[in-house]
Amino acid sequence: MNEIGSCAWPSMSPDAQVKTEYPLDDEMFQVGKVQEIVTFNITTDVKTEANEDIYNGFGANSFDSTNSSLTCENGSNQCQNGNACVDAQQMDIYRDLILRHLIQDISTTCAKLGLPTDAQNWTQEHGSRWISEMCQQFSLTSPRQTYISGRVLLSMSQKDFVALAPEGGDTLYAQLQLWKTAFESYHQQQNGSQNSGGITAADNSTPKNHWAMNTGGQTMVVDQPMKDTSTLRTEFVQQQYNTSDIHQQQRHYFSNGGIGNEAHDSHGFFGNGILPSPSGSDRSSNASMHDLGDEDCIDLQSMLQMQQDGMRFCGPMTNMNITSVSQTPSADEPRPSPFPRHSGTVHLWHFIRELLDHPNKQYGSCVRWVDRDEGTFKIESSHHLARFWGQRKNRAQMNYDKLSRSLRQYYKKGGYLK
DNA sequence: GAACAGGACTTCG
DNA sequence: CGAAGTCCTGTTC
Repeated sequence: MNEIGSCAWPSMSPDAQVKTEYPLDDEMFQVGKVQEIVTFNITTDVKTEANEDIYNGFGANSFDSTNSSLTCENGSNQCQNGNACVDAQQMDIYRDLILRHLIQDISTTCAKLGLPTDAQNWTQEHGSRWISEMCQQFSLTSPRQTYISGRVLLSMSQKDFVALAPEGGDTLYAQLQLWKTAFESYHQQQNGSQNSGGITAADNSTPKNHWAMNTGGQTMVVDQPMKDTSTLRTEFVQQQYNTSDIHQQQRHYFSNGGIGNEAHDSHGFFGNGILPSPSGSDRSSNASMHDLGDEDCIDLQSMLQMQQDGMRFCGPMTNMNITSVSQTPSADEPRPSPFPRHSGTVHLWHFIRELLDHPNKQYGSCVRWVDRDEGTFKIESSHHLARFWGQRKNRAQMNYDKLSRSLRQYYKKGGYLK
């Protein structure tokens, strides 16, 4: 059956104007929702006339310049070292501005995506959102495998990123380093201001373990405690894994449900700004690959290999060959499925939406948008789609008859029009 | 006979 | 309990 489905998936894309009959809207995702906004008075300890506008423009100065190697008398712009002092001050200010801009961007993105600012605390769902966002921002081809926890992302080398995303892996890696650096710098500066007593307005008004983000005179603060900074530093040190250990670490992460789970997220900048998945749980439709218990464990190399192999999904379905992972199982050995029977709920509509939203030469061959704005799509190859669905669900017996039965249930429920 | 529709029931998380 | 899988029968082309 090659059919055109009109689904009422309102958030196929943020800009798409689509009907809202099926529970997939941005309201549910609470995109852009800021949990709490607090306005602070603007007072800064150290500023020059030349920089006053800049400071005013950014409101409270959340970062002091205690790291500066040159200091000014009484916080004025009358420097003992003359121009050099002003230059150094300006450098500090520019540095702070850049950092502040960076943090502001990151904060905005975190708010938009519902991510903890500490990438350490990202779940696989968070990682997926972040990767998707970066791919969108930088017009990158989305890697097939995006559901990777923050800890795993942080442990990945540039090479790993390139292996994961041959097109844009470098950019993803660089962006992640930027995020990480901003997070570390912010906490480093906070530590500095704590130690030096250089309390700024925001510092004074804001608990130390919060990120404050200036938004044109407003500072957004989330009343969520952050991790003790020393703990954070320790964990960042622990993140410096030797690349050779990455697979072992990866296995540990995937098999240890306690790490990188939501339990850590309460420490993030936006704290509980965790977006529900469309399915109502925090599992994603890709959870089949990562929402793993011990026996479902799949390592990073597997994911990367699958990515590199393009899942081997292309070509005639009768010859479909999913090349697994790092080793070839013997013939009598049960072959590990790249889609372990899992664990989380995988919804058909979410699966199809993924295929639609991430078209590529494999998936594009079986389902494509007819009119994204209207939410209409066409199933180009029903059997391929069923096969993919069967792979995803690890249902060897899946066929289009069964898949279409599920689709018909959607028609019946009205969330999905033939 | 293939494709499709839908009822009824089971399985799974 | 809801979503999906399975099996079945009926209809249409």
